[in-house]
Amino acid sequence: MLNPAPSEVKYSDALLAWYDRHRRRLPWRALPGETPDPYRVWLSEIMLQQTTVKTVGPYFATFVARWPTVKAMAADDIEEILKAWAGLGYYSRARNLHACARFVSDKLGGRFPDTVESLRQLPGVGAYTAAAVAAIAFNRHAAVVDGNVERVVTRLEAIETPLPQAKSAIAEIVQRLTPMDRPGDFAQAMMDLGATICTPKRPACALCPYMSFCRSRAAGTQENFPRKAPKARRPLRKGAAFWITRPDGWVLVRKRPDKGLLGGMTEIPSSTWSEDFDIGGALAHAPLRTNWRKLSGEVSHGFTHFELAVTVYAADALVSTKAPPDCRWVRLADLDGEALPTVMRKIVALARGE
DNA sequence: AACCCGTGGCT
DNA sequence: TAGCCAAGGGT
Repeated sequence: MLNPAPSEVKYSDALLAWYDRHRRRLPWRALPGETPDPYRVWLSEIMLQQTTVKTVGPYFATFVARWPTVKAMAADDIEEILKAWAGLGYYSRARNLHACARFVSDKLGGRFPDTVESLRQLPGVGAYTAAAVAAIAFNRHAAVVDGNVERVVTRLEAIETPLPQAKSAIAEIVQRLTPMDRPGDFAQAMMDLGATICTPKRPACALCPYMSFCRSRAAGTQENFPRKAPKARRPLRKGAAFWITRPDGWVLVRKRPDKGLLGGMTEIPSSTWSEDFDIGGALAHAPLRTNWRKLSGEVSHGFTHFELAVTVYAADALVSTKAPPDCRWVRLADLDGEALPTVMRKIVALARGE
C-alpha cells in the first residue's frame, strides 16, 4: 500500500478548484449553496447505477414530477413504478426502489438515514450508493467509489492489480483523498472528472487538474488503466413469442415472475430462452392452442450475459377467448403504457409490422 | 466469489 | 461490426 505523499492532500484542492469552474449542471444536483434533497439524490443514484446520465434524464424528470416525495412514491403501487421504469433496464432496481420508499416512509417517517451504515441497510443500496447519498445529501465523509473513480484512481496511481480485485485498495486511497470539508463536492468532482476528462478512451489529460500528479500519465500508459480481467463471450439463446389479437383490438399479455430476468414485468407470452431451443417444437410453448403462423423476420436483443433471437408467431382469437393463467387482454392502444421491457417492445414492433 | 441482471451509445 | 462502457446490487 502506498503511503500518502505529503502533497497528496493538495490533490483534492486542485480537483475542487476545477470542479468549481467546470461542474456539470444536472437535474438532480443542488446548485451551490442549495441544500440537496435526499429523496432526489437517492432516486438519481439508483437510476444512475450502470446507466448513463443521458438515459436517466427523462426518467428522472418523469419520476419527480409524478412522485415529488418519498411518501408519494410509497403510497403508489409497484405496478405503477414498473410501468414508469420500463425501458430503463435492471428492473430489480425498480422493485427495490419501491420497497425502499415504503421502508423510509413507513418506518422512518419519510426521512432518509444520514449515515453510510444505516443507508447501506436499505434495499437496492450497496456500498457505492450508501456512500454517495451520505456524502452528497448529508455531507458525510464517505469514500465514494464508482466506475469513474476506479478509472481515475487506477490511472493516478498506475495500479496494476486488475478489477475487481483492486476495489479495496482503491477505496482506501479514496478514503484518504476525500477532504473533510467538502466530501460531497469531492465525490461529484471525481465522477465529473472521470466522465468528461479521464474518459475510458483518449482521456483529455492536458485539461486534467491531476495531470502533474498522475503516475500513468507520466509514463504515457493512462489508456491501459484500469486493468481488467477479460470478459466471457455471450452465448446466443433462442426462443419464441406469441402475438395473439382479437378483432376488437385487444392483445394477450402475461406477467413475468417477480424474480429473475425482467422480473415482474409484462411480456408478450414467450417460451423460455435457451441455447438449444428447438424451434420445431416452439408451438408447445404457446399460451393456447390455435392456428399459429410464423412471422417473417426475427427479433434480436442483447442482454448482459447472452444474446437473444426470438421467432414470433401470430394468431387471431375470438372476442370470447378467455385469458390463460397469468395472462390478460389489453387494448392495443394501451400497450405503450404497459410495463413492457425493450425486448418486448421490439417483439410488438415486429408483430405489428413496424 | 462468481454469476445474474437491461439498455443504448460509442468506437 | 462487435465489443466496451455507464454514478452497481443481490445472491
